[in-house]
Amino acid sequence: MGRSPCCSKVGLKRGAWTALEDKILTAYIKVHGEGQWKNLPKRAGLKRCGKSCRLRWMNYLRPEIKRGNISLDEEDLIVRLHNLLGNRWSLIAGRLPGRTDNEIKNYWNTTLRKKAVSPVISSIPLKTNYTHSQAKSRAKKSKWTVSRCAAKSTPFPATVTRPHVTRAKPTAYGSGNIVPSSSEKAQAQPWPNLELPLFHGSHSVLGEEFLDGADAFMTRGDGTFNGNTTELVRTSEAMPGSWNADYVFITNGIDDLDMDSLTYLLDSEDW
DNA sequence: AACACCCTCAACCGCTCAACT
DNA sequence: AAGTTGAGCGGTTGAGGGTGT
Repeated sequence: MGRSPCCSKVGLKRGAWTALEDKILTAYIKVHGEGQWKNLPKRAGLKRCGKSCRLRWMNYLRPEIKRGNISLDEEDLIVRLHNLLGNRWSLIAGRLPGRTDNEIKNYWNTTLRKKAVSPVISSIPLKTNYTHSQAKSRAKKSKWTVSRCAAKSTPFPATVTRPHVTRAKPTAYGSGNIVPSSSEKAQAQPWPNLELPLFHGSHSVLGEEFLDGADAFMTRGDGTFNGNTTELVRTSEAMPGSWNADYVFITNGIDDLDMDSLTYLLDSEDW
């Protein structure tokens, strides 16, 4: 085995594409279709590696690619999808017709990352009022697996890196009903592995609750909540009194997420 | 006008994964 | 089962344009 030699090692052209190269590549793909990238340059008469051709086609030449600025709606969708999927740019791009993974990745890195305001916290509407005990009880009743807190072994109180994969509960199942019907479950199985409330506190305290054995912890941010680093505190000590709770899906790592479930969620009409 | 710095985004790199032998 | 290969993905780079001094 071995990696294919890069373009420079086999005397192929690198860098920006010329208009002529674009024309040749487009004409070739129009006749022969996509695929066979390895052999494409030779057949098309391009002094490029197949990888480079694929990238140029996928990110720039495809006719369905949408040009122009990202709209506010698209930006909102990117933010929501990023909260759900993390840096899975191709999956995110799949939900934005005409946009490429590269474009979205660039947009995120250059524009959205700087905004440093939690899109999750700011965009989730308050729909349900729960007391802390009610919310805990509700979470306990959930049929979904409760993952351990990622920072279990971290001395308390601790600062933990928070996986960037929360999202609001889809409204497809109706307000206050967090358990899908059996037929819905049959379609959706398995769901993301953790469902717990997201608490909206008064003052500056915001967070998500983690159940870790008998202990409940929650994250606490300062209201700007950049989505990456937050403080972990014991829930009983953090609760300011009255709370509103919404349901979110949380996972301790993006790898825990089941892509079929996500696809199902994303394909739901409400989404 | 000249230079430095910043920003954007197309392109590249290195890796993983699935399909195939 | 193990090796090979191509496709695809996400992180990173750097050219070029814009802006500030």
